[in-house]
Amino acid sequence: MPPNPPARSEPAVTSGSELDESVSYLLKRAQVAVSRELQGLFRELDVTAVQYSVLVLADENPGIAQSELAGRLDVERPRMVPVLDKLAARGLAERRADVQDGRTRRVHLTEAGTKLLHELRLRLEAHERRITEALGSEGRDHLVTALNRLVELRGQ
Amino acid sequence: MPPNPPARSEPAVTSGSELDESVSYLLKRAQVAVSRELQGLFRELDVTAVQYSVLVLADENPGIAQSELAGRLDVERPRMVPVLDKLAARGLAERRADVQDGRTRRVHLTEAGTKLLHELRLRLEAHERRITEALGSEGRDHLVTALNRLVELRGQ
DNA sequence: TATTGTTATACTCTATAACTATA
DNA sequence: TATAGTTATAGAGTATAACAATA
Repeated sequence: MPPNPPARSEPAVTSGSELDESVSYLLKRAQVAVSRELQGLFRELDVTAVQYSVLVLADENPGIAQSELAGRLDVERPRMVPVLDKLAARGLAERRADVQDGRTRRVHLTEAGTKLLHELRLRLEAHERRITEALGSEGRDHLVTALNRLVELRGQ
Repeated sequence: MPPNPPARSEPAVTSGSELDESVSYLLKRAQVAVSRELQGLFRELDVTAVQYSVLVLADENPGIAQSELAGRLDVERPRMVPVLDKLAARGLAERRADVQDGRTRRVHLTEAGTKLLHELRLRLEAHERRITEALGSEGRDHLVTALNRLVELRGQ
């Protein structure tokens, strides 16, 4: 049979939906687009965005507790377990028992973790540079301000 | 045993991470915060964000094909199946066979779907109004512009 | 009693491959 | 052959409840 002519039994979908006026919708679309690109940059190092965040926080706060990580990253406590398992199995981070409180385990980067984090930072910087080029320096600043306000919006 | 004094075996985590300077990270945090609030508004009507998007697109484009929905929403084709199954099971949308192409099934809202969409729109409007109040009218416009650029960033 | 880390469970989402029926 | 919808599967994320050890 011949390749279909442009005849349609229904009107073609053109473009321009009310969805494109919704901040919620655009935020999701933009987040997916940006995180897909970032995943691509981190993939060959086998690091996810959450793992990267943990590495940064552990580097900035040596000995940070798992519950503190969960709170900072706004994820549930159980979520931290497999994330730290993976980092520990790869020798990038260590869990050490707290001297004073036997319940908490404190997270430290290993030398290998610090070294990998350096490479990851370089890749993230390149990624952020692309974003800044797309938005302009002032546009980027406006965006960061707006996003911070939205994060704080929670809790009314 | 007594409630713990503020003594710590490790430095306390204060605040202000380099993560808060990353657009990728803030985008994720803001998206989570905003979508949690929206989920709360839609929950009692048992509608997810994706289902809402499908209802809107089907309302704006009666007879839109499933593959068109997937393309517009930037999700994989298989993802549409359970979404439409749910909407169809609730009598909110219908899949009708295309007259000219037996492969494609075209999506139409039912009267109940149109009615529910009206209520959902009201709730989304209230949600977006809160966002506008938090950002200011011009701040919101800036944000929408920036997010649209980030969505287009994909594909370089 | 309350908290930290953990286990377990269920549900959603993402990503692929492959099947079917149509073209 | 190519495409639309579907099925199946595996992996990741989210959300809860509950448990052991500890406070």
